[in-house]
Formats: sequence, structure tokens, C-alpha cells
Amino acid sequence: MKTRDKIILASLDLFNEQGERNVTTNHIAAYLAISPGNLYYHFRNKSDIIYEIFLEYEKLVDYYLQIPDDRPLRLEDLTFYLESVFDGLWSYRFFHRDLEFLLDSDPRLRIDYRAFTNRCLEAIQKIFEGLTAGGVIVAQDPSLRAAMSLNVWLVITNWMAFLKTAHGAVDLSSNLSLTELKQGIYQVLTLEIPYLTPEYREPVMTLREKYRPALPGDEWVGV
Amino acid sequence: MKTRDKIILASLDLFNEQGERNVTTNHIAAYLAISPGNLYYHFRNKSDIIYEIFLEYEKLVDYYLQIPDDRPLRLEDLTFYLESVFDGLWSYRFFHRDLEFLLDSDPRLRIDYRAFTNRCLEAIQKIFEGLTAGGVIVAQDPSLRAAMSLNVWLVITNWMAFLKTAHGAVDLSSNLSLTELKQGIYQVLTLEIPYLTPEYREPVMTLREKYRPALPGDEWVGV
DNA sequence: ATTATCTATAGATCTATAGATAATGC
DNA sequence: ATTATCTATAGATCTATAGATAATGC
Repeated sequence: MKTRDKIILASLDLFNEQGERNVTTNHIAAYLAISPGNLYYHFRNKSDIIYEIFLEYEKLVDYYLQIPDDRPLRLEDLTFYLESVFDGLWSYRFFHRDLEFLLDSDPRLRIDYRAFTNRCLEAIQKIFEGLTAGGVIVAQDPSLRAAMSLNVWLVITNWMAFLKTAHGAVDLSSNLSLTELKQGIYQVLTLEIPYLTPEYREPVMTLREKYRPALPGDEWVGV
Repeated sequence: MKTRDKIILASLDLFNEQGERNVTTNHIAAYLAISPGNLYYHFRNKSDIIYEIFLEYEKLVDYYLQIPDDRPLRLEDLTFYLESVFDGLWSYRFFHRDLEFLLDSDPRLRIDYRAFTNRCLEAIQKIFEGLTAGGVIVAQDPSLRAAMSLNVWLVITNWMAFLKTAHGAVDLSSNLSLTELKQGIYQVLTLEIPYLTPEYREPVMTLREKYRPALPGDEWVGV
């Protein structure tokens, strides 16, 4: 593998494990056992590495969120989209953590990320439309659908931060698992409950149960 | 005013304006025209300042989120709680931005913040219960109410990050206003629409309209 | 010849402390 | 006497580059 690609991969790993803020170009070079000079030969600075990582993330999500508009969507489609999105969030989990700082440091990233968000919001709306056509959820006013989609996006992108901050108080070491992350799907499906058609109510509730947090009881209030 | 208090206030201002990550103890001292040594006489380090600020934030929110359980809640109560919470978020807006890093750097803060989150989630549930007693929203299964409350919390605490990242792409300088922030109330009320009693549907929709984002159209998808 | 890599280092911070000096409160 | 403040600085990073050296591709 080329050094340039190694740098990207190692950076992603280190960022995910330790947080972007805690990882310097020195750390990345040391981790790869290359010289800092070598790293700077391939990238002008840390921002450039992050931007490359973002482009991969973007590509991944865009790939999974191609919503067909020539056919109605079924429950399996929804499951697929949710699973894919949370897989993506997991693989690039450092990204949303320091998002504001990253966007402030790199105008390119800022512009691209904004467009990316809008594409995701559009995709969520398309999914709602497709599910309506498929008889899973009832039709909604476009303005309500837009506001709902935004709420879905807010829950999806911030579920991990919630887990990391409200979760395991004492045991810092206990890292999150992908399974825990996917409990976010439970929360997303919660948003959709009121809009389900009668015939899909039970199937969706059953699906939702699969993601229900199986926690020691005191995890968060009332669950 | 005592220097110690000045340091706390100045830090809060600088953190809110520039982000905690971009503000060092040197910056704080320079801003106050005191020596770094003087700052370190009053605080052991930056974490200690942040912890003090958190205690204030906590006190403020706890004060506003005292939910009476001896009487039903009305729509005005809900408005008050929402306004208060968003005011609090605004005054301490740096806090949620770098939350994960802050909690990782300070075990005290980590433990306290976790308890704080749980108190907030409890308060949101109490508000739902009170509104149910007041005939504003219909009764819900406790498990659904818990999941809904969590979604409300996720939307509230992350609305600002959304605005900052998905909003104004090019004009970095354009800072957020409290008014924009309060459009988050529109999103929160969106979550509650399906659970409103018939007689409160119209009043809540009217209230919600007041917070509707009045944006140039292309702001975010479909709005 | 060009590309990749290393060594060495300048320059910029930042944190945190030691030790001196000034101000304040009995 | 005690509290508050300042000056000066050690020590630890980090970023980014210059310039030398090694490896690779025609």
C-alpha cells in the first residue's frame, strides 16, 4: 500500500480511537513509523488528511443513500438504509465529534459538508416518500415531512455523542460498540411510530424491539 | 468584581465566541489584561475554569426545570420551559460544542454531566406527564414516553450544532442569533404534534408557527 | 530524473511554576 | 500576615520546512 493511503487509514483509526483533537501529525507519523517530514511530503497539513477522509465518508454515504424513485419502498429498504447509515457513522465516528472545529478550520470542508447534509436530508425525505408509496407510513404535508426528516437527521447524527456523554460515567475505557450505536435505530423508529399505517404498525414495532437497548436498568431514565 | 469571577465570565465569553478549543489560558489572561501567573493563582488549569462554568450552567437549568407535580401543566408552561432551556443553551453554547473532549479531560465533569443529563431527561418526562394531566397531550406508554423524551433531548442539545454546520456555508463570520437558535423550538414541537389532544392541536400549531424558520427559501431542504 | 524518505531544526505556542513584589485586612 | 499579582522562564509540544539521501522508473 502506498504511504499516502497508509496515512489516511492510520489517521482514521487514530482519530476514531482517540478523537481528532488528541491526534497530531507527530502521532500519526510515529504510529506508522515514518518521519514527520515524510507525512508532510504527502499532505500539506492535518486538515488535508481530514478532508481526504471526509471525501471517502461522503462517497460511502452517497452510495448507500441512492434512493430509487421508480418503485415504492418496503420495510426491508428502511432497515437497509438505517443499518448502512449507522455503519457509516461508526466507521467515521471521529468526524461528527469535532465537526464544528473541523468546518471552521477548512472552508472547502465547510462548503462540501453543507451540501452533503442537504443531500442526506433530501434522501431522508425521499425515503419517507417511498415508504408512503409502499404503504408503510401515511402521507404527510411536505412541510411536516421536511421538519420530521430534520429531526431524524438530528437523532441519527447525535446519537453517538449522547451515548458517549450520558453513558458509562466512570469507565472511560469502555469504548462504544457498534451494537450500542445501533440502538439509535430504536430512537429513529420511535420518531416514525405515529405515522405508520395500521397494517405496518406491528411489523415496525417488532423491528424496533430488535434494537431496543438491553441495558442494566439504570441506564437512562425510565427505560 | 473579584478577579476570580472576572476570569470565569471572560472565559465563558471567549469560549462562546471562539470555541473552547481555540481559547487558551494565555488568551483569557490577555483578554483580562492580567498575567498568566495571576490566572493560575485562581485556577489550577483550564479544566477547573470550565468546571466552574458548568456548575453555573447546571444551576441555571436545574432552576428552570423544576417541574411542579402538584398541578397539571398548560401550554404556557411548555413555552416557558422551552424558552428557558434554549436561553440556557445560548448562554453556555460553547459547552455542548466540545462536550466529549471536556468530559474526557475531567472525570468530575463527566460524572456530574451524566447526572445532569439524567435529571434533564426526567424533567422532560415530567413535563410530558404534566401536559397529559393538563389535557394537552394524550397519555402514552411509559416506555414510549421515555424514548420520546430522549428524542426531544437529542433535538434540543444538537440543534445549535446543526445550525452552525449546515447553515451559512460561506459566511463564517455570520454568528448565530438567539432567534435562529430558538427555531429549535419549532423542531421540538414537531415531535409532539402526533401526541396532541384534538383541542390543543390548533393552539400548539399556532405556537409552533411563531418559531418557524423564516429563511430565504434555500435554507434547508423542503422548508 | 523523479519520487520518496529521512534528519535536523526553527519558530511558535502553551502550561504551569518559582520567586519577587504589591495590596489588603487585622 | 495574608492575599493578590507580576515577571520570567523551564519544559513540553507541535507544525512545517530546508536540505540531504535513498529508491525508483525510464
